[in-house]
Amino acid sequence: MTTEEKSLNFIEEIVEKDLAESTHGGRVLTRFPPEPNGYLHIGHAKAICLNFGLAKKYNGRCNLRFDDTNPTTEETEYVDSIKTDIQWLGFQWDEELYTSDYFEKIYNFAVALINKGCAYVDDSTPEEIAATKGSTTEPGKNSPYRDRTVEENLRLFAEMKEAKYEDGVKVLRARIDMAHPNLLLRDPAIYRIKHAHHHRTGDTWCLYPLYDFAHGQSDSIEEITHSICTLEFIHHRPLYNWFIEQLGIFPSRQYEFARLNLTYTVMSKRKLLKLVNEGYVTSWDDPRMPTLSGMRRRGYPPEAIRNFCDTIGVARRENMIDLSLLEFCVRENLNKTSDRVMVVLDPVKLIITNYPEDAEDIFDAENNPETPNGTRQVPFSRELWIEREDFMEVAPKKYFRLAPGKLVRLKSAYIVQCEGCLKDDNGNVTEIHCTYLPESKSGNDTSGLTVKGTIHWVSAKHALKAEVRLYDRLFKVEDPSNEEGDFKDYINPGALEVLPEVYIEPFLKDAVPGNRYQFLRKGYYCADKDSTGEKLIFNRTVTLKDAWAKEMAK
RNA sequence: AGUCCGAUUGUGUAACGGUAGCACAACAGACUCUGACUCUGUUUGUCUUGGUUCGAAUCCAGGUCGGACUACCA
Repeated sequence: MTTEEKSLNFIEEIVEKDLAESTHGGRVLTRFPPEPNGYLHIGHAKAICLNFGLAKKYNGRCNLRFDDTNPTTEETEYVDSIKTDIQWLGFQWDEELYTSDYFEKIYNFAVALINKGCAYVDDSTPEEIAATKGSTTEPGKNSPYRDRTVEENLRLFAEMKEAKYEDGVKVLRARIDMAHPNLLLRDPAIYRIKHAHHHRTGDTWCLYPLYDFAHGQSDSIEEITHSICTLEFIHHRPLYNWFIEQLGIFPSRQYEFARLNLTYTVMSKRKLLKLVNEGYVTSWDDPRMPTLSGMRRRGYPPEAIRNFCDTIGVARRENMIDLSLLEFCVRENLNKTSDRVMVVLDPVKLIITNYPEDAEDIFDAENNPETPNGTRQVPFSRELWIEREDFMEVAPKKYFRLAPGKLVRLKSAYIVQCEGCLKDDNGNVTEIHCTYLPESKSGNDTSGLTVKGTIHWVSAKHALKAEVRLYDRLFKVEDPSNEEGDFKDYINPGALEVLPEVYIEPFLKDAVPGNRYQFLRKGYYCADKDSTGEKLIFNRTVTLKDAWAKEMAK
């Protein structure tokens, strides 16, 4: 073991500096703050690994806090899925908290602000507020209600709380500077009236704080030491600090990192919701989705996702990660952990002409050559199913599989020599005929032959049937959000191909949802949640790398 | 246009004033009862112009390019 140190990312550097200077008495407290208005995706995984990882690494704690300040979009279903996904990823929060639990405290913060003359009730319409906001080049204009007295503001704000006004009639604004170059500091709205049922507080409130007056305040209440968010909130930081200063509350500090972008993927919750609602995918956990629930169902192991997040790093520049890196991490994990089985996806019959009609062999096949964990029994007989692509009547020079006169090893069984094939009227191969070499029996080979190719097979008489769902990338282009027109125009129609009947070896009959396998030479597959003892269904997680396919493509 | 961020090979990410390294991808080869895995090797990089310095990817200044911001969303 070398003493090579893993370099720190910029946030770890900040934390270590704070620790060294005892900024918070050696305390590290982070939080993961999802809004319960959608399912978690791989981008969230990066934030989860960062926040929980920091807490773990520096002996700190990490809270799960639901940022539930917008009752019209938030639901309990999302709360539940978020908790499930975080735990599945392998993390456990210290406390489960809700911004809605702080509504009373946050309301009092607003009152304090009014008392300081730092907030006022504005009767302007949303349109009027937008119109007087100014622009990047023009300063904004003061609202005619900006100079109301503290007493009047206090009374009006109390009336807002007492449901005296309809939605949108009044809003509470911070009183900062309508000419500020940062548009967010031009008297931002901090409380709006919303007569809506909240998933936790019910009908207790009819006014709710906005993000800028809820998130930072929650951080302070919890005494979060490092409040980590994505780059788009960078402009909010001055506001975040302004409120802390005005209110004199715990000085949490905000740090921003670049969110994850993945090729051939969209990551915004708005777009993902659209895919679900408009039926482009079947659900949030459709295996084509970049959601954690989708990836789980597809068969991605949580370790692989964590390792991926570790590999991509954390920085402040915009990035676009190759999907192939995620797939590499998935294969790397699955290669070590999943049992090998034989499944024929596109079958053609192979008949061993010199093998007796009624004879059978039972072979012991290795389950996993990478991390040996025993063998399983695989039955063999005269008629087998093999992949159609493993035979060519006229083969190129570097083709190692079956062709008239050529020899291949049937994995874990015998070497066979191809004698020829039968075809139908359209010229399609219907049967391949071979002879086998009895002395080439696997594990006991005295034939002295070495063959270049090994193919997988399933005994026709023992084969079971299953449905297989072949998944591929959801989009045809690397960056669907950056293309002309609607991102949905770039959906890959081949992202799901269903093979209703493939042949599987008997060993698989006990597969239960969530079980992962390597289908030898084909890829990694996972028993779907729809799979039953009656009808087995497998999802393709990811293919194996295929040097031959690459060669053929040239 | 104003403010704020950022810029290291195809993609990410290190190097914290002193040898530009690592991973993925690509390519070539070895090995193989998975054309997988593994192993070996190869190609490609400091946005630009100045300055500071014995020495700059790193510090400073100007430029260029990219991104973000003008929701009663988060």
